[in-house]
Amino acid sequence: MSELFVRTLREDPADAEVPSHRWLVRAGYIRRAAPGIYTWLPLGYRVLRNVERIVREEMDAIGAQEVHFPALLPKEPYEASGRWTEYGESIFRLHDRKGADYLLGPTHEEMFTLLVKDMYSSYKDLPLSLYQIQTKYRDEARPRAGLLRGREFVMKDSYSFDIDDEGLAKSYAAHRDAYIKIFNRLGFEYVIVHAMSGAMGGSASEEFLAIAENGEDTFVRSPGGYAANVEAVRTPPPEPLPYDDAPAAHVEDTPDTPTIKTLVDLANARFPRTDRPWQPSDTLKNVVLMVSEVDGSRHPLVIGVPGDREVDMKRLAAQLEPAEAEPFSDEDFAAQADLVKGYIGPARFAGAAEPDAWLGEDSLTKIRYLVDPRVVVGTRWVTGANEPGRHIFDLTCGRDFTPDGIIQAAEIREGDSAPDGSGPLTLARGIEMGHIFQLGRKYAEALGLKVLDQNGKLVTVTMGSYGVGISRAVAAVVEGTCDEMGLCWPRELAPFDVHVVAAGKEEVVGRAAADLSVQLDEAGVSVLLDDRSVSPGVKFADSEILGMPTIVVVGRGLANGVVEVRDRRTGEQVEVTVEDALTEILAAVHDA
RNA sequence: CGGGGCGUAGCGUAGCGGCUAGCGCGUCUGCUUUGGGAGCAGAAGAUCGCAGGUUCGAGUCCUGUCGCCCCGACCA
Repeated sequence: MSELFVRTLREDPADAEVPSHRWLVRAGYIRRAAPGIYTWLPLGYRVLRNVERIVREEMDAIGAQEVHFPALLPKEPYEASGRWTEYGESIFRLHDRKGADYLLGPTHEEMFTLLVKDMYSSYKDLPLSLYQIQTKYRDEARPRAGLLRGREFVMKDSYSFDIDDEGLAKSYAAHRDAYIKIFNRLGFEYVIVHAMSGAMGGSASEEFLAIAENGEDTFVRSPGGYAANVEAVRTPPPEPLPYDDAPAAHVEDTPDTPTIKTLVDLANARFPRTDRPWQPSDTLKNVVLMVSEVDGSRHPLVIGVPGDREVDMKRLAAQLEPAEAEPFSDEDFAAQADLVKGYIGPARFAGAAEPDAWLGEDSLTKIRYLVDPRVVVGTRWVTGANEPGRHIFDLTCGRDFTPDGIIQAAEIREGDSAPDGSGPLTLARGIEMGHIFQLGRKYAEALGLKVLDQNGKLVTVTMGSYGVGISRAVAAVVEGTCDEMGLCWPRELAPFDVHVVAAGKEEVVGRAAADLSVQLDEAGVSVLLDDRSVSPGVKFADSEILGMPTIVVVGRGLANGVVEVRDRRTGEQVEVTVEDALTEILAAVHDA
């Protein structure tokens, strides 16, 4: 270790917030080179390669073949698929000396598709799975948390090519199984959730999330086994209610009630219900948004949700993609005088000139109106009358207003029922470690990947796409394993199997430590030997920060013919005689 | 791109218009020390993010700019 290129820091770096970032920097595993871009130092690089090794083994095991594309790519394939523009700002673009456009690959669907198109043309060549471990580039709006969201990151991406959907299902299942094996070996707790396929396109997709406080994704689980990213949760609409006996809608003066709370308070004071008090869930909250389409056009959108729920912007964004939504600004309100902030409702108030439906594409305003699935035919609401200080009561869906459709954008809350009826949902956070997609024919179609089938007819190939964040996995493992003393690697990922600390200045200590290290090395165990001439305290502290799973201390016990073997994770420590040390340590290493 | 915080030596920081920019860690030299981040003595290391401006005088005030961190909008 006296020669190892490493420097541990005694204090936390000021710019590191999350534990993985903090410890990887403090332990000298990585170093920041630029925003969201990190240099791998010797210890860190060994971990990264261990992750790669595991991924390779499991990908090879399902018959996927490794290839390697350039990271520097020409524009044309991405133009053909539409992603040159779709990816927008988050793609690194550059020019060669002739002015031709290039990009640093954010992902490689196009390149794989074209490669297969180039080489294969028959159904007999399929199925095929290819993968690569490649450095990817995305000019993230906000790189953060060290390796967890960088602008340069290492990813394993693989692609399956099949003649039909049945084949795709098989390839998808094979990858799914391989991923389960990979994530089991990486040694963190994870969950497989239903996901949105997002910009990738395609149908079914699932995410592998490492369960972690610092994760960016929120997911739900039910006791019955349902699991989904919140963005993918589909709230089922309740049965429609009969409304023949429902009272007619009526407008009431409700001064100074721009918020749900003030409205409910006033309703209880002035218009008390006989059966129970008014609740926020009796009101219909209408949120206005400005939607920007990919082509640059902008139009307002009103979303109706029960008053006790917020609109979840992430869920909304996932629904509208690739269009983007932002809250209605004051200028937007000024430009759209019909919309009365705080008193927006789907229907014109009774007695007005046009008492008909007020929102919706067939209505007077032509503003698209989408509602939460809970707003079904027959439900009765208290909602804005589109006049300052007035609300409509008993406004009945299907009778008094007709939404343009439903949207899954309301927040999901702890305790909500799972869509499949498998019980109440609990929420937790996770780090997206893997994402598998049944892409279908999007890219094959865009790029013309077709093969001849048994009947000599050209058919478009169907594809799957599967990613594992390799560099992210390093950080995710740290998030799940580090403690207040430092890193704490699972066996398969540790840069070295054993950390031998020579504690003591005596020559015999140094010699014994070195001898033991050589023996271990010859026995096939990788060893980090701390032979520095610093005080034992420094060595102990460093051994804990660096986090090798087994720490062997050769020091004062040597006088009695013993050395100490510590387990970094449990802190358990046993003394073994020098003669037994080798077998004991080998047992510890191979045991776990 | 919005909101907030912050840029002073490799790392962590003090300095709040006034002298030669201070301290701790780390680094180097020498001596002492060696089971929980040692002691003493000495040394190297900073155009105070950058560019303008105000002032007799700017790390300190103003403007701009670049960058970092956090929270939101976007994604492995």
